[in-house]
Amino acid sequence: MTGSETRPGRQRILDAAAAMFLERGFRETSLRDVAADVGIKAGSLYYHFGSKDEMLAAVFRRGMEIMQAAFDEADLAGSGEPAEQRFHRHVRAHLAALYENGPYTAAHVTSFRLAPPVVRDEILPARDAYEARWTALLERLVADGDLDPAVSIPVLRLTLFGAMNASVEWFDPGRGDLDTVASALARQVWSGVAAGPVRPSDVNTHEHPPGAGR
Amino acid sequence: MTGSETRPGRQRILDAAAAMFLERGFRETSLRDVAADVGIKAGSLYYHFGSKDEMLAAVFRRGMEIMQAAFDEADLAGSGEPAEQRFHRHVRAHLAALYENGPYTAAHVTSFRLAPPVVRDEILPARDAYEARWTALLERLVADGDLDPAVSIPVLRLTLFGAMNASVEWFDPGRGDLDTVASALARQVWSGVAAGPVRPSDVNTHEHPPGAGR
DNA sequence: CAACCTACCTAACGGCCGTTAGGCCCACAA
DNA sequence: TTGTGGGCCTAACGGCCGTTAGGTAGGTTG
Repeated sequence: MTGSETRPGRQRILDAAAAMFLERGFRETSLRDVAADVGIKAGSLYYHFGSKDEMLAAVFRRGMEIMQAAFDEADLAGSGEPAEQRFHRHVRAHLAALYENGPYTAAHVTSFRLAPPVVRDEILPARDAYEARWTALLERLVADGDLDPAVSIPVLRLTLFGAMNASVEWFDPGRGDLDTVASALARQVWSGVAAGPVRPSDVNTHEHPPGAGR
Repeated sequence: MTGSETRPGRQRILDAAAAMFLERGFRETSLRDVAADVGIKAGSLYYHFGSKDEMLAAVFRRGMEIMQAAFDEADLAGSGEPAEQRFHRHVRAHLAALYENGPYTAAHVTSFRLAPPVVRDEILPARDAYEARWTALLERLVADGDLDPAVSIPVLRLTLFGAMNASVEWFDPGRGDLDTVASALARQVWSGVAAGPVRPSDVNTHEHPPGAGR
């Protein structure tokens, strides 16, 4: 599902770059670091990429592709389901995109803010398109009478994104279970956290947090 | 030109540094930039600070002080209030800390992730202390029967922080109203977003999103 | 065989960075 | 008047950075 022109060496470099951009940051990762990680020299990177910015843009694009694919899949699988389940499915899909298929999506989320303006501008349309799909999803939920019309959809989308994306700073996919987090987050957002005077479905007995680690 | 012009040297430098760390990032802000902003030369900064890292640590410390003070105030003012109001008050206080008293808190939130390990380690205890206060707050709400015991407090705290802190990327305090955002967010988290079959208190007539601007 | 292409290397260039040493100016105290 | 020290400047240092030019080994193709 990658682009058609991806060469073998190029993919390895991109993997390493995305991983290092994610955990160290774009600016604090040198091309010599990336090159050493894949066992070549810095200058050789320029056979595959025109510049460091171009590498970052490639990481961002791949990240967006993964997110879009995840949304697609959730859209298809949840087409006939009740609203809450569909919502939960999309939350899980977004979180899964952050931790599966490599560090591209997570790197996108963490590095976009400080990315060079040229790179930001190039990727912005793709980001807007993804946001628009979420907006459309939430608007349909309102239209169907499943989501409270008093809720501001922009604020909901932005804070939901904030909550989901912030997980890259505390969730460790190796130590925690993604489904647990996704369920907890989706239920929290959907039903709120207040103790209802009457709350029938208390079957779940979750207690503590999944992915620890700082 | 970010710095104001009448305060003593160190404070003015810190203001400028915090503002630039916030909007450009720590690594991509040079000391020559900071110095130029306050009208001096780069070398002169070393009369006030021992290193660039020390400047960042000072920004972080000030950011934490502001957050702690905001929490204090909310704690005092909300001591006798019902749970939902107290929760809302603390959400508002945290958001206010991000946008009042200068860019220190916001800079802390955005720059901490990529801060040099030495700086991170120095500031971590203060961050943990602030987190602990929120955990205690939420635990009391559960103990008082106001917050759903099935909700995972760590996940709630982390996602709530994520939602609130992410606002620095879309909320413009000059264009939007903080109270509106705080109310929307607090209500969203507290009561959820699902359209209840019966939802009594629909007195509020909020409309659309506050701070736009990309 | 020769020609060519792919994937890398070596070596260096200019530039910006954090940081430092030493000097200068001026308000103010004695 | 002569210190004294706070606040800033100049000039430079070494270092790491992104980037480039030119070269080379090995495989493929005619």
